[in-house]
Order: sequence, then structure tokens, then C-alpha cells
Amino acid sequence: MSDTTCPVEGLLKMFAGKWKSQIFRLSVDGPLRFNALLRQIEGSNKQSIAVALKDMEEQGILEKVVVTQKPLHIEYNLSEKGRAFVPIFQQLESTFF
Amino acid sequence: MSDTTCPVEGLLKMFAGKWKSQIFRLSVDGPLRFNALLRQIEGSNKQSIAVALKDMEEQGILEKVVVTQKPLHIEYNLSEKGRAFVPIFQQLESTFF
DNA sequence: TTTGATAGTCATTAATTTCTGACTGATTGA
DNA sequence: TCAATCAGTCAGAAATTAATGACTATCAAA
Repeated sequence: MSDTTCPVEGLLKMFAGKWKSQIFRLSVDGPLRFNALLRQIEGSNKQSIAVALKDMEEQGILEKVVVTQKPLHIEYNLSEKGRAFVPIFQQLESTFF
Repeated sequence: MSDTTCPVEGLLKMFAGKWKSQIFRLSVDGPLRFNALLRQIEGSNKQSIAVALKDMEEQGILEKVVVTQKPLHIEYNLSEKGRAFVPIFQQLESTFF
């Protein structure tokens, strides 16, 4: 859309959508897996979770890793950039909630 | 919806919608007026601005003031709570943008 | 070898959000 | 007194987002 590099707008765009904040919160506790997320986040669905994961990956919040070991699966890990949000959200929490 | 007092979810809910972040940013510079906003925020419309202002007022970010002087008009001012967001967004800006 | 799990995609439908245009009613300046 | 400005509301249409269900393809265990 427009150019304006507004931090509020930027943040809002990054975590926009119904499921991203929940996915983010879960990602802080450890790597995520697609089907596990689907079970953990009640009311969610494949399509939306898939889109949210792809978005967050493209924004560099999550990193998709194909684990080529043992049972061969895919993991989504919180990136450095993603981790940098944590203290800000903590400050937010202590200020408003 | 659910109970979970998640700061990300909370923030997102507070600034949800197409126009709230722009309204917020403008409110930092001084009091807002309905028709002026409509002109300043290009692409916006009465209905959406009215709803956004009402929401932000209910969330305690803005305060509606009827100025019973001279030309008699209505102002929306950034509240204490609203102002508390400013340093957080600044931190956000310096970290990510 | 059949079953179940993982990790998705795709097209369609449903739900939610936003926009448009018409209207209201008070105030103010010419 | 007439026109314009301000600050909205409301119903319906349009646009955007999210959900459903069917389908694909790989892997592993029984």
C-alpha cells in the first residue's frame, strides 16, 4: 500500500490475521509442527494455519526447517527477528495488562 | 472470545481495523476532529472513521471532548493510556524499522 | 499391503469488514 | 434566510478474510 514506515502499522501487518498471535506465542516455547498446531489451536483450520505460517516465514519471524532425521518432519522455529519481539511484548504486558 | 490475556492479541485488538493506526499517529500531534480526519486520511470514509473513533474512545486510547466555546466543536484527544503506547512504538521502531 | 500420520494445495462457500450514498440535525457566516 | 460546515447514523453493496471439504504425496508401522 502506502510508503509510510509507521511502526504501529508495520507491527499490525506482521501479526495480522486471526491466528498469528497464537502461533507466535506457541513458537516462543519451542519448535512448531503443522499438525500439532492444528490440534493445539482450537477452532483453527489447515488452510488458515498454512497461510499464517507462510506469511510469518516470509516476514522472517519464523524459520521453516526440514528435519531430515529419524521420522523426517518439518519444524517452524522462532527466528532472531521473532525473538526480538519478546521483550517488547513483555513491556507491553507490564504496561497495559 | 477467549480469556487469554496475551499482550500481542490485546494490542492487535486495540488497533485492529484499517484506520486506527493512522488515527493514532495523527493523535500524537494534537487533537483530532472528525471532518479534518476524513480529509487527512485519504481513502477513508465517514462510517469507518466514526467506528474507529468510537472504538478507540471505548478502549480509552482517545478522549472525546465537546468544546463548548467559540465555534462549538468536538475534539478527540490522546489519553494518558494512549500516550503510554508512544515509547513502546518508538522502541519497536528502533528495533525493527 | 493397508492404515494412519504428516504436510500440505485448491476451489468454493461463508463470514466479516469496509465502503457508498442517502439522510439528519445543529451551528454559523453572508 | 440560504448555503455551507460539522458530526454523525443507517441500510445495503462490495471487498476482503477465513473456513470447508476434497484431494495429493510421502513416510512408517502393523
